[in-house]
Amino acid sequence: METFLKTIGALNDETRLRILRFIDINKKVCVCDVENSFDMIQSRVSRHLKILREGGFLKVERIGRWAYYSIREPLDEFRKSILKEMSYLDMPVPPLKEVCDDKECDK
Amino acid sequence: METFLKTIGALNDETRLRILRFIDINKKVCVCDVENSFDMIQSRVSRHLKILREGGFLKVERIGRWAYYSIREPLDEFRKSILKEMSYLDMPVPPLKEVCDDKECDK
DNA sequence: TGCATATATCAAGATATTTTGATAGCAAGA
DNA sequence: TCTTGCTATCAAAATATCTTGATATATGCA
Repeated sequence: METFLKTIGALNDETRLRILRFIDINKKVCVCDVENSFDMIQSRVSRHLKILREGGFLKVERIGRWAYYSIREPLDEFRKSILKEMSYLDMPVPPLKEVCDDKECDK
Repeated sequence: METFLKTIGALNDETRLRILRFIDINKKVCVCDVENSFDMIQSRVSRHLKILREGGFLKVERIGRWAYYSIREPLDEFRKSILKEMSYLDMPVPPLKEVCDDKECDK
């Protein structure tokens, strides 16, 4: 119940839905990618990513100064079905804008 | 997106999850059944039922003075999968306590 | 070491949601 | 019609969540 509510709660925000879909599309992004692509301040992005991670949707991988977020693998069937349902939605998702510094972009 | 958020929002509350599961189990209940079974005041129950209905999970049928709530039929695959997921949860759902007045209980 | 960049966290204010108590509408029966 | 019981809605207070700006931590480079 606790876990289920965290999962649902993570989805209960338009900004987070857009970020989650953005990551589902772009596979692996760092905080500043989201920051730049959505034109949002860093603390806001960081908070939403944390909630999505705690909701079981994202995993984080720290490389150097960067934190790369991507869809958690393996993902259970329920969360998969949610991502699939989200893919049908008419949702405004911005294109990836990578302008972070000397990041190695060989993702 | 609008609709999706309403669906998710309807689930984003422990009380509503319990009421929804209660109705999933008991099939057809009136507001006072929920009131009595959960020991909650009427306005609170009424509000949660409304949100679950607007979230696409419930339908209401008015017979006499009573309003009977049940799972919406037909239910789409996505909401069905949510109800199924909920059935696995360890959730405190009270037994049905019918004490409303002269209600015809031939449901 | 000292500085710059990327990320996380915190506190405060702005918003949104939930709960309660009061009230209103409506159907059924006396 | 008058009264009673069931349900819906509203306003206010209590809670929770989101946004912002400030600060902290950590990495990498000069």
